[in-house]
Amino acid sequence: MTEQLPQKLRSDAEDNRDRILESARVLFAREGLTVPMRAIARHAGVGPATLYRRFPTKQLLATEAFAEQIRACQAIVDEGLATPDPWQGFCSVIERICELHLQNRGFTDAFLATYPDAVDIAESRELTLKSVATLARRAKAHGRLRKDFELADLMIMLTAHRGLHVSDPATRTTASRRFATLVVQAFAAEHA
Amino acid sequence: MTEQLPQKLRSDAEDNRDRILESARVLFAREGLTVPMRAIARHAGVGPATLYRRFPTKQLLATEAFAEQIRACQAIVDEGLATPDPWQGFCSVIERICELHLQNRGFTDAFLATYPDAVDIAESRELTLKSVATLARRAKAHGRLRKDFELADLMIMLTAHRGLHVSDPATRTTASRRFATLVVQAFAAEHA
DNA sequence: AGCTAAGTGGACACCTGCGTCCACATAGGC
DNA sequence: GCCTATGTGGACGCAGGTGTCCACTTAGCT
Repeated sequence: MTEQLPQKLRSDAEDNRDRILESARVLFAREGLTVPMRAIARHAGVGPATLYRRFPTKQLLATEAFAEQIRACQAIVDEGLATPDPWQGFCSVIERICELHLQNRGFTDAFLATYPDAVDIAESRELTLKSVATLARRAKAHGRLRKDFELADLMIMLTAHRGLHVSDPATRTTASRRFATLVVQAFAAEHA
Repeated sequence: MTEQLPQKLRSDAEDNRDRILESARVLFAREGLTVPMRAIARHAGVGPATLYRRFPTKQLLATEAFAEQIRACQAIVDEGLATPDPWQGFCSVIERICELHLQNRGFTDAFLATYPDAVDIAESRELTLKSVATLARRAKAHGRLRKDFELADLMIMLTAHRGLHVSDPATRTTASRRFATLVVQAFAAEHA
Protein backbone atom coordinates (compact mmCIF):
# COMPACT_ATOMS: atom_id res chain seq x y z
CA MET A 1 0.00 0.00 0.00
CA THR A 2 2.46 2.66 1.22
CA GLU A 3 5.69 2.80 -0.72
CA GLN A 4 8.80 1.68 1.16
CA LEU A 5 11.48 4.32 1.32
CA PRO A 6 15.08 3.32 0.65
CA GLN A 7 16.03 4.54 4.12
CA LYS A 8 14.09 2.59 6.73
CA LEU A 9 12.74 4.85 9.49
CA ARG A 10 12.98 4.31 13.20
CA SER A 11 9.71 2.97 14.64
CA ASP A 12 8.72 6.15 16.45
CA ALA A 13 9.55 8.19 13.36
CA GLU A 14 7.37 5.88 11.29
CA ASP A 15 4.48 6.41 13.73
CA ASN A 16 4.87 10.14 13.59
CA ARG A 17 4.97 10.09 9.82
CA ASP A 18 1.71 8.16 9.71
CA ARG A 19 0.05 10.51 12.15
CA ILE A 20 1.19 13.52 10.12
CA LEU A 21 -0.27 12.06 6.95
CA GLU A 22 -3.55 11.27 8.69
CA SER A 23 -3.78 14.81 10.10
CA ALA A 24 -2.90 16.28 6.74
CA ARG A 25 -5.71 14.32 5.11
CA VAL A 26 -8.24 15.52 7.68
CA LEU A 27 -7.20 19.16 7.61
CA PHE A 28 -6.62 19.43 3.86
CA ALA A 29 -10.08 17.97 3.32
CA ARG A 30 -11.72 20.35 5.76
CA GLU A 31 -9.82 23.58 5.12
CA GLY A 32 -8.13 23.22 1.77
CA LEU A 33 -4.47 23.56 0.90
CA THR A 34 -4.22 26.90 2.67
CA VAL A 35 -4.12 25.26 6.08
CA PRO A 36 -0.83 26.22 7.86
CA MET A 37 1.88 23.58 8.16
CA ARG A 38 1.95 24.39 11.89
CA ALA A 39 -1.70 23.45 12.25
CA ILE A 40 -1.05 20.04 10.72
CA ALA A 41 1.90 19.51 13.06
CA ARG A 42 -0.18 20.54 16.07
CA HIS A 43 -3.06 18.27 15.06
CA ALA A 44 -0.64 15.37 14.70
CA GLY A 45 0.94 16.15 18.07
CA VAL A 46 4.43 16.77 16.72
CA GLY A 47 6.70 19.79 16.45
CA PRO A 48 7.21 21.75 13.24
CA ALA A 49 10.72 20.38 12.79
CA THR A 50 9.40 16.83 12.57
CA LEU A 51 6.92 17.80 9.90
CA TYR A 52 9.47 19.68 7.84
CA ARG A 53 11.99 16.85 8.19
CA ARG A 54 9.54 14.37 6.63
CA PHE A 55 7.91 16.72 4.14
CA PRO A 56 10.06 19.72 3.23
CA THR A 57 7.27 21.33 1.19
CA LYS A 58 3.50 21.42 1.39
CA GLN A 59 3.23 20.00 -2.12
CA LEU A 60 5.19 16.91 -1.18
CA LEU A 61 2.92 16.38 1.79
CA ALA A 62 -0.19 16.93 -0.32
CA THR A 63 0.97 14.53 -3.00
CA GLU A 64 1.35 11.74 -0.43
CA ALA A 65 -1.82 12.64 1.42
CA PHE A 66 -3.97 12.56 -1.71
CA ALA A 67 -2.65 9.30 -3.17
CA GLU A 68 -5.86 7.61 -2.08
CA GLN A 69 -8.12 10.29 -3.55
CA ILE A 70 -6.28 10.07 -6.84
CA ARG A 71 -6.99 6.37 -6.98
CA ALA A 72 -10.63 7.01 -6.08
CA CYS A 73 -10.87 9.54 -8.90
CA GLN A 74 -9.48 7.08 -11.43
CA ALA A 75 -11.84 4.39 -10.10
CA ILE A 76 -14.85 6.63 -10.62
CA VAL A 77 -13.92 7.25 -14.23
CA ASP A 78 -13.19 3.55 -14.81
CA GLU A 79 -16.61 2.63 -13.50
CA GLY A 80 -18.11 5.25 -15.76
CA LEU A 81 -16.33 3.63 -18.72
CA ALA A 82 -17.64 0.23 -17.66
CA THR A 83 -21.28 1.41 -17.59
CA PRO A 84 -23.16 0.07 -20.64
CA ASP A 85 -24.89 3.38 -21.39
CA PRO A 86 -22.06 5.85 -22.03
CA TRP A 87 -24.22 8.90 -21.31
CA GLN A 88 -25.30 7.50 -17.97
CA GLY A 89 -21.66 6.66 -17.26
CA PHE A 90 -20.67 10.21 -18.12
CA CYS A 91 -23.34 11.68 -15.85
CA SER A 92 -22.37 9.50 -12.92
CA VAL A 93 -18.72 10.51 -13.37
CA ILE A 94 -19.70 14.18 -13.14
CA GLU A 95 -21.88 13.66 -10.11
CA ARG A 96 -19.39 11.49 -8.25
CA ILE A 97 -16.42 13.69 -9.01
CA CYS A 98 -18.34 16.69 -7.72
CA GLU A 99 -19.15 14.68 -4.61
CA LEU A 100 -15.48 13.78 -4.17
CA HIS A 101 -14.33 17.35 -4.63
CA LEU A 102 -17.05 18.51 -2.27
CA GLN A 103 -15.81 16.32 0.53
CA ASN A 104 -12.22 17.17 -0.07
CA ARG A 105 -11.50 20.78 -0.58
CA GLY A 106 -7.74 20.34 -0.60
CA PHE A 107 -7.91 17.69 -3.28
CA THR A 108 -9.75 20.05 -5.58
CA ASP A 109 -6.96 22.56 -5.14
CA ALA A 110 -4.31 19.94 -5.74
CA PHE A 111 -6.11 18.47 -8.74
CA LEU A 112 -6.57 21.79 -10.50
CA ALA A 113 -3.37 23.52 -9.55
CA THR A 114 -0.81 21.51 -11.52
CA TYR A 115 2.16 22.19 -9.31
CA PRO A 116 5.38 21.90 -11.29
CA ASP A 117 6.96 19.72 -8.62
CA ALA A 118 4.02 17.50 -7.68
CA VAL A 119 4.70 15.19 -10.61
CA ASP A 120 2.66 12.30 -9.24
CA ILE A 121 -0.56 14.27 -9.19
CA ALA A 122 -0.07 15.83 -12.61
CA GLU A 123 0.69 12.45 -14.12
CA SER A 124 -2.37 10.61 -12.82
CA ARG A 125 -4.46 13.65 -13.57
CA GLU A 126 -3.54 13.38 -17.24
CA LEU A 127 -4.25 9.66 -17.18
CA THR A 128 -7.68 10.19 -15.65
CA LEU A 129 -8.48 12.96 -18.10
CA LYS A 130 -7.55 10.67 -20.99
CA SER A 131 -10.14 8.17 -19.76
CA VAL A 132 -12.73 10.90 -19.45
CA ALA A 133 -12.00 11.90 -23.04
CA THR A 134 -12.69 8.35 -24.17
CA LEU A 135 -15.94 8.27 -22.24
CA ALA A 136 -16.93 11.62 -23.72
CA ARG A 137 -16.24 10.38 -27.26
CA ARG A 138 -18.56 7.41 -26.69
CA ALA A 139 -21.28 9.56 -25.13
CA LYS A 140 -21.11 11.89 -28.13
CA ALA A 141 -21.41 8.99 -30.55
CA HIS A 142 -24.37 7.84 -28.52
CA GLY A 143 -25.97 11.18 -29.25
CA ARG A 144 -26.76 12.35 -25.74
CA LEU A 145 -23.65 14.48 -25.11
CA ARG A 146 -23.52 17.80 -26.93
CA LYS A 147 -21.29 17.63 -30.00
CA ASP A 148 -19.18 20.66 -29.11
CA PHE A 149 -18.19 19.31 -25.68
CA GLU A 150 -14.50 19.59 -24.92
CA LEU A 151 -12.40 18.42 -21.99
CA ALA A 152 -11.74 22.05 -21.20
CA ASP A 153 -15.46 22.42 -20.46
CA LEU A 154 -15.17 19.87 -17.70
CA MET A 155 -12.15 21.65 -16.26
CA ILE A 156 -14.05 24.93 -16.35
CA MET A 157 -16.90 23.37 -14.43
CA LEU A 158 -14.63 21.74 -11.86
CA THR A 159 -12.78 25.01 -11.38
CA ALA A 160 -16.14 26.72 -10.94
CA HIS A 161 -17.29 24.01 -8.56
CA ARG A 162 -14.44 24.93 -6.27
CA GLY A 163 -15.96 28.36 -5.93
CA LEU A 164 -18.79 26.78 -3.96
CA HIS A 165 -16.44 26.07 -1.08
CA VAL A 166 -17.00 29.53 0.35
CA SER A 167 -20.26 28.76 2.14
CA ASP A 168 -20.89 26.60 5.19
CA PRO A 169 -20.86 22.78 4.83
CA ALA A 170 -24.64 22.28 4.83
CA THR A 171 -25.36 24.91 2.16
CA ARG A 172 -22.33 23.72 0.26
CA THR A 173 -23.59 20.15 0.02
CA THR A 174 -26.98 21.21 -1.33
CA ALA A 175 -25.31 23.64 -3.73
CA SER A 176 -22.87 21.04 -4.99
CA ARG A 177 -25.59 18.49 -5.75
CA ARG A 178 -27.67 21.05 -7.56
CA PHE A 179 -24.60 22.25 -9.43
CA ALA A 180 -23.88 18.72 -10.63
CA THR A 181 -27.46 18.33 -11.86
CA LEU A 182 -27.30 21.60 -13.76
CA VAL A 183 -23.91 20.78 -15.26
CA VAL A 184 -25.26 17.50 -16.56
CA GLN A 185 -28.05 19.33 -18.32
CA ALA A 186 -25.60 21.91 -19.62
CA PHE A 187 -23.62 19.12 -21.26
CA ALA A 188 -26.66 17.32 -22.69
CA ALA A 189 -27.36 17.53 -26.41
CA GLU A 190 -30.10 20.03 -27.30
CA HIS A 191 -33.03 17.80 -28.26
CA ALA A 192 -34.29 14.88 -26.17
CA MET B 1 -22.82 62.02 -9.08
CA THR B 2 -20.85 61.72 -5.84
CA GLU B 3 -22.84 62.36 -2.68
CA GLN B 4 -21.95 65.47 -0.73
CA LEU B 5 -20.92 64.76 2.84
CA PRO B 6 -22.30 66.95 5.65
CA GLN B 7 -18.74 67.91 6.60
CA LYS B 8 -17.02 69.57 3.65
CA LEU B 9 -13.44 68.36 3.19
CA ARG B 10 -10.40 70.47 2.66
CA SER B 11 -9.42 70.58 -1.04
CA ASP B 12 -6.31 68.42 -0.66
CA ALA B 13 -8.25 65.92 1.43
CA GLU B 14 -10.91 65.77 -1.28
CA ASP B 15 -8.23 65.05 -3.89
CA ASN B 16 -6.75 62.28 -1.80
CA ARG B 17 -10.17 60.78 -1.21
CA ASP B 18 -10.83 60.66 -4.94
CA ARG B 19 -7.47 59.10 -5.67
CA ILE B 20 -8.05 56.47 -2.98
CA LEU B 21 -11.42 55.53 -4.49
CA GLU B 22 -9.93 55.34 -7.96
CA SER B 23 -7.08 53.11 -6.75
CA ALA B 24 -9.51 50.95 -4.81
CA ARG B 25 -11.59 50.43 -7.93
CA VAL B 26 -8.56 49.41 -9.98
CA LEU B 27 -7.09 47.08 -7.37
CA PHE B 28 -10.34 45.52 -6.20
CA ALA B 29 -11.22 44.77 -9.81
CA ARG B 30 -7.84 43.22 -10.53
CA GLU B 31 -7.12 41.37 -7.30
CA GLY B 32 -10.40 41.02 -5.46
CA LEU B 33 -11.30 42.14 -1.96
CA THR B 34 -8.23 40.41 -0.51
CA VAL B 35 -5.96 43.20 -1.68
CA PRO B 36 -4.26 44.76 1.39
CA MET B 37 -5.38 48.22 2.48
CA ARG B 38 -1.71 49.24 2.40
CA ALA B 39 -1.51 48.36 -1.28
CA ILE B 40 -4.44 50.65 -2.04
CA ALA B 41 -2.83 53.46 -0.04
CA ARG B 42 0.49 52.98 -1.82
CA HIS B 43 -1.19 52.92 -5.24
CA ALA B 44 -2.99 56.15 -4.39
CA GLY B 45 0.25 57.75 -3.16
CA VAL B 46 -1.00 58.35 0.39
CA GLY B 47 -0.10 56.95 3.80
CA PRO B 48 -2.14 54.33 5.62
CA ALA B 49 -3.46 56.85 8.14
CA THR B 50 -5.10 58.86 5.37
CA LEU B 51 -6.83 55.82 4.01
CA TYR B 52 -8.09 54.69 7.42
CA ARG B 53 -9.26 58.18 8.27
CA ARG B 54 -11.53 58.27 5.20
CA PHE B 55 -12.57 54.62 5.22
CA PRO B 56 -12.23 52.97 8.63
CA THR B 57 -13.07 49.51 7.24
CA LYS B 58 -12.50 47.74 3.95
CA GLN B 59 -16.24 47.17 3.60
CA LEU B 60 -16.96 50.88 3.73
CA LEU B 61 -14.37 51.48 1.04
CA ALA B 62 -15.74 48.66 -1.08
CA THR B 63 -19.31 49.91 -0.77
CA GLU B 64 -18.30 53.34 -2.10
CA ALA B 65 -15.99 51.95 -4.75
CA PHE B 66 -18.63 49.64 -6.20
CA ALA B 67 -21.52 52.10 -6.28
CA GLU B 68 -21.12 52.35 -10.04
CA GLN B 69 -21.02 48.58 -10.53
CA ILE B 70 -24.16 48.17 -8.48
CA ARG B 71 -25.97 50.58 -10.74
CA ALA B 72 -24.61 48.75 -13.79
CA CYS B 73 -25.90 45.48 -12.37
CA GLN B 74 -29.39 46.89 -11.87
CA ALA B 75 -29.30 48.38 -15.36
CA ILE B 76 -28.49 45.02 -16.91
CA VAL B 77 -31.46 43.40 -15.21
CA ASP B 78 -33.75 46.29 -16.13
CA GLU B 79 -32.76 45.95 -19.76
CA GLY B 80 -33.45 42.23 -19.51
CA LEU B 81 -36.92 43.00 -18.21
CA ALA B 82 -37.49 45.42 -21.08
CA THR B 83 -36.61 42.83 -23.73
CA PRO B 84 -39.79 41.59 -25.48
CA ASP B 85 -38.78 37.91 -25.38
CA PRO B 86 -38.35 37.10 -21.65
CA TRP B 87 -36.14 34.08 -22.30
CA GLN B 88 -33.78 36.12 -24.44
CA GLY B 89 -33.81 38.79 -21.75
CA PHE B 90 -32.98 36.21 -19.13
CA CYS B 91 -30.08 34.82 -21.18
CA SER B 92 -28.62 38.25 -21.82
CA VAL B 93 -28.79 39.02 -18.09
CA ILE B 94 -26.80 35.88 -17.30
CA GLU B 95 -24.22 36.59 -19.97
CA ARG B 96 -23.80 40.24 -19.07
CA ILE B 97 -23.65 39.64 -15.35
CA CYS B 98 -20.97 37.03 -15.90
CA GLU B 99 -19.10 39.56 -18.02
CA LEU B 100 -19.41 42.17 -15.27
CA HIS B 101 -18.22 39.80 -12.58
CA LEU B 102 -15.40 38.66 -14.83
CA GLN B 103 -14.05 42.16 -15.18
CA ASN B 104 -14.44 42.93 -11.55
CA ARG B 105 -13.29 40.27 -9.18
CA GLY B 106 -13.80 42.38 -6.09
CA PHE B 107 -17.37 43.16 -7.03
CA THR B 108 -18.17 39.47 -7.20
CA ASP B 109 -16.85 39.09 -3.67
CA ALA B 110 -18.80 42.06 -2.45
CA PHE B 111 -21.98 41.01 -4.21
CA LEU B 112 -21.95 37.49 -2.82
CA ALA B 113 -20.53 38.14 0.62
CA THR B 114 -23.45 40.01 2.25
CA TYR B 115 -21.43 41.85 4.82
CA PRO B 116 -23.56 42.73 7.83
CA ASP B 117 -22.39 46.33 7.80
CA ALA B 118 -22.32 47.03 4.07
CA VAL B 119 -26.02 47.84 4.02
CA ASP B 120 -25.97 49.65 0.70
CA ILE B 121 -24.74 46.62 -1.18
CA ALA B 122 -27.08 44.16 0.53
CA GLU B 123 -30.05 46.41 -0.11
CA SER B 124 -29.51 46.95 -3.83
CA ARG B 125 -28.59 43.31 -4.14
CA GLU B 126 -32.02 42.30 -2.88
CA LEU B 127 -33.64 44.83 -5.17
CA THR B 128 -31.78 43.47 -8.19
CA LEU B 129 -32.60 39.90 -7.23
CA LYS B 130 -36.27 40.75 -6.98
CA SER B 131 -36.18 42.02 -10.57
CA VAL B 132 -34.41 38.84 -11.66
CA ALA B 133 -37.15 36.81 -9.98
CA THR B 134 -39.78 38.68 -11.99
CA LEU B 135 -37.87 38.08 -15.20
CA ALA B 136 -37.54 34.40 -14.31
CA ARG B 137 -41.28 34.07 -13.69
CA ARG B 138 -41.99 35.49 -17.12
CA ALA B 139 -39.41 33.26 -18.81
CA LYS B 140 -40.96 30.23 -17.12
CA ALA B 141 -44.43 31.20 -18.28
CA HIS B 142 -42.98 31.61 -21.73
CA GLY B 143 -41.91 27.98 -21.53
CA ARG B 144 -38.22 28.29 -22.25
CA LEU B 145 -36.90 28.41 -18.68
CA ARG B 146 -36.95 25.14 -16.74
CA LYS B 147 -39.90 24.93 -14.36
CA ASP B 148 -37.83 24.04 -11.30
CA PHE B 149 -35.53 27.07 -11.61
CA GLU B 150 -35.02 28.94 -8.38
CA LEU B 151 -33.19 32.14 -7.56
CA ALA B 152 -30.80 30.07 -5.48
CA ASP B 153 -29.67 28.35 -8.68
CA LEU B 154 -28.48 31.65 -10.02
CA MET B 155 -26.59 32.37 -6.81
CA ILE B 156 -24.98 28.95 -7.00
CA MET B 157 -23.82 29.64 -10.51
CA LEU B 158 -22.50 33.09 -9.66
CA THR B 159 -20.68 31.70 -6.65
CA ALA B 160 -19.24 29.01 -8.90
CA HIS B 161 -18.35 31.59 -11.53
CA ARG B 162 -16.12 33.26 -9.00
CA GLY B 163 -14.06 30.08 -8.84
CA LEU B 164 -12.88 30.84 -12.38
CA HIS B 165 -10.84 33.75 -11.11
CA VAL B 166 -7.91 31.50 -10.26
CA SER B 167 -6.46 31.36 -13.78
CA ASP B 168 -4.74 34.08 -15.81
CA PRO B 169 -6.85 36.83 -17.43
CA ALA B 170 -6.80 35.42 -20.98
CA THR B 171 -7.86 31.90 -19.98
CA ARG B 172 -10.33 33.38 -17.55
CA THR B 173 -12.12 35.40 -20.23
CA THR B 174 -12.56 32.38 -22.48
CA ALA B 175 -13.66 30.25 -19.54
CA SER B 176 -16.18 32.82 -18.35
CA ARG B 177 -17.84 33.13 -21.77
CA ARG B 178 -18.07 29.39 -22.16
CA PHE B 179 -19.37 29.09 -18.62
CA ALA B 180 -22.16 31.57 -19.36
CA THR B 181 -23.16 29.62 -22.48
CA LEU B 182 -23.29 26.36 -20.55
CA VAL B 183 -25.25 27.92 -17.70
CA VAL B 184 -27.84 29.21 -20.15
CA GLN B 185 -28.31 25.71 -21.47
CA ALA B 186 -28.42 24.32 -17.96
CA PHE B 187 -31.33 26.63 -17.21
CA ALA B 188 -33.21 25.92 -20.43
CA ALA B 189 -36.33 23.75 -20.32
CA GLU B 190 -35.74 20.17 -21.47
CA HIS B 191 -37.55 20.11 -24.82
CA ALA B 192 -36.93 22.58 -27.65
C1' DA C 1 22.25 -1.72 31.03
C1' DG C 2 24.92 1.31 27.98
C1' DC C 3 26.03 3.68 23.78
C1' DT C 4 25.19 6.25 19.75
C1' DA C 5 23.06 7.88 15.82
C1' DA C 6 18.56 9.17 14.50
C1' DG C 7 14.65 11.83 15.79
C1' DT C 8 12.40 15.52 18.21
C1' DG C 9 10.08 20.01 19.95
C1' DG C 10 10.63 24.68 21.34
C1' DA C 11 13.07 28.87 20.30
C1' DC C 12 14.45 31.73 16.86
C1' DA C 13 14.65 35.17 12.95
C1' DC C 14 12.15 36.78 9.22
C1' DC C 15 8.18 38.38 6.55
C1' DT C 16 3.62 40.54 5.66
C1' DG C 17 -0.75 41.64 7.03
C1' DC C 18 -3.47 44.60 10.38
C1' DG C 19 -5.11 49.27 12.91
C1' DT C 20 -3.43 53.29 15.73
C1' DC C 21 -0.77 57.26 17.41
C1' DC C 22 1.59 61.55 17.03
C1' DA C 23 4.87 65.15 15.56
C1' DC C 24 4.91 67.71 11.44
C1' DA C 25 2.87 70.03 7.14
C1' DT C 26 -0.41 72.85 4.93
C1' DA C 27 -5.04 74.90 3.16
C1' DG C 28 -7.57 78.72 3.50
C1' DG C 29 -9.83 82.51 6.40
C1' DC C 30 -7.98 86.74 8.37
C1' DG D 1 2.05 86.89 5.50
C1' DC D 2 0.25 84.65 9.67
C1' DC D 3 -2.35 81.36 12.48
C1' DT D 4 -4.88 77.43 13.42
C1' DA D 5 -7.83 73.65 12.58
C1' DT D 6 -7.54 69.99 9.55
C1' DG D 7 -5.00 66.53 7.26
C1' DT D 8 -0.90 63.78 6.74
C1' DG D 9 2.91 59.98 6.48
C1' DG D 10 6.08 57.23 9.02
C1' DA D 11 6.76 54.58 13.07
C1' DC D 12 4.86 51.48 16.20
C1' DG D 13 3.00 47.11 18.39
C1' DC D 14 0.35 43.15 17.48
C1' DA D 15 -0.91 38.75 15.28
C1' DG D 16 0.06 34.81 12.54
C1' DG D 17 2.43 32.77 8.71
C1' DT D 18 7.06 30.85 6.98
C1' DG D 19 11.54 27.70 7.36
C1' DT D 20 15.74 26.56 10.28
C1' DC D 21 18.77 25.51 14.22
C1' DC D 22 20.20 23.04 18.29
C1' DA D 23 20.27 20.96 22.91
C1' DC D 24 17.71 17.16 24.59
C1' DT D 25 15.42 12.46 24.22
C1' DT D 26 15.12 7.83 22.84
C1' DA D 27 14.99 3.41 19.82
C1' DG D 28 17.38 -0.39 19.07
C1' DC D 29 21.92 -2.81 18.44
C1' DT D 30 25.34 -4.90 21.51
